[in-house]
Amino acid sequence: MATRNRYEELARSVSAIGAVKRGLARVLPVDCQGASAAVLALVNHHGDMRMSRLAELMAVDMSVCSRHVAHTVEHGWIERLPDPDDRRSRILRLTEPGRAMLGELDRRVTEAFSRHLAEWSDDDVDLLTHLLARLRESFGDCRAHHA
Amino acid sequence: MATRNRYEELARSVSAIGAVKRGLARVLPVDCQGASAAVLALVNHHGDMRMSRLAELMAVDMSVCSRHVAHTVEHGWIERLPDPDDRRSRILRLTEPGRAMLGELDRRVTEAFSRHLAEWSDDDVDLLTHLLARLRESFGDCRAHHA
DNA sequence: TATTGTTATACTCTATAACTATA
DNA sequence: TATAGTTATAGAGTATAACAATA
Repeated sequence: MATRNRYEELARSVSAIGAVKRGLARVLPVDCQGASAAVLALVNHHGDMRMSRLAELMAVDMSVCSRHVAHTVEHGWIERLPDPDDRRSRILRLTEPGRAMLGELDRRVTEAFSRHLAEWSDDDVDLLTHLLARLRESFGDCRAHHA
Repeated sequence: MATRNRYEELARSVSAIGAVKRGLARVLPVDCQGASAAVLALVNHHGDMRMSRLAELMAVDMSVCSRHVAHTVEHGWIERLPDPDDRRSRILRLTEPGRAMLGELDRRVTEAFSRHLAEWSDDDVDLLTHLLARLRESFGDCRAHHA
């Protein structure tokens, strides 16, 4: 009998999570989709930061990050402040309206998870959260040109 | 002090998995990207099936599924057989070239995971695989119009 | 010269709606 | 009438390359 391939099973599970992400995306406001929501959540969680840092956290090219941030700036959720240490750079900061939008996002996501994960124990939720964070960390900076 | 929001943390972890998915996608052959790879893996794992069943497994609209399957058919990896029970329906089957491509996909994905998850125990990999599968199951059929 | 960030363009994936052919 | 599947179109997300401003 052939050896079972753990990684092939993990790949199928990871692939299937796309469905969950789309399910969550569907509860977001039409003017604040997944990418904008990620910008707000990360700037809130890690504090003020530069574009390059956010691109690293989102694991996308800076050109992609720039576009997403521009969208949040247009809506007044993020402001771009000058960086006193480097005039090429810009510091991203969550605004008050941004904080309010983030509260709304959290309410919606929490409601969705509450609805779907009612049978889950708190420990299992925490365990999954921890393993996902570890998986993300194990992949490190896996962007195309930022090896 | 405010109560910690488990679900908000889980949402950030789930969101961050996009980076892992993109990292994996990057090792795939240019003519067999993520969606085609998912078609081959699911038809192989669950056996011959109809379009609607595959769309359900992929948790996408059938129009999306139809396009992905068409791509795999054009490459000769999947064949569409008539369904003797319903002439509207078509049965999907993996071909020999499809099986060969799937082998190549598995090799590449396994290599990528081996590289990144070298420090992980088999038990932890299995645990994550299991929790992800359970998460997917808890969300059920979360497609837009197939409540 | 190298780096930070922006913009233009192209590609992948998904959803909606309109269509066909069967049931 | 309703369902299985296809196609056209639009939108979200990402990568590449070319560019401007600054280090």
